[in-house]
Amino acid sequence: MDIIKVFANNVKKYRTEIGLSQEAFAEKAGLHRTYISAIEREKRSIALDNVQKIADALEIETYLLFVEVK
Amino acid sequence: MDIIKVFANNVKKYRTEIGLSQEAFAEKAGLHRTYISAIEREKRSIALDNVQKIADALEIETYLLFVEVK
DNA sequence: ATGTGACTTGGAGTCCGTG
DNA sequence: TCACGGACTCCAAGTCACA
Repeated sequence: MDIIKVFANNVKKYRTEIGLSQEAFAEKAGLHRTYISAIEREKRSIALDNVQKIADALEIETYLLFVEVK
Repeated sequence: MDIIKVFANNVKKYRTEIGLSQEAFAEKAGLHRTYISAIEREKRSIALDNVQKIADALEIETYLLFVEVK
């Protein structure tokens, strides 16, 4: 299974669960809105520091973003 | 806790557990020897595709690399 | 067998927009 | 609200020589 796919799905899942738009979430994470969009569309391989920023903004443990949900 | 630190520690931990040198491990992961060195010394913020390569070479689940061990 | 500085280049990440 | 594109900037990727 591709980690980028798992990551993308999880970001989308947790983001919608807390009811944030891509835009609002991007701002909370300190990242760009088009970047979040690209991530969820699996268009980019993201770096670790931003992985942490995203996990922080989602208010979850970092490793959860890599656990495949089926 | 810094994710890069956790990641670095875990790479080192799992790598030594299976008894591989940085050099042998780098080759198995398809990465450069000095690159592995830099990662374990927390000198680089690495991207997701390489995280997966490393997890594959360590023969562990990807998320384990982000679980903090104390 | 590993740490480290320096280097080039491809892609991560930003910012403008449109439908 | 989001997908997607073009044009950037800058840092991670990948490699080298040397300690």
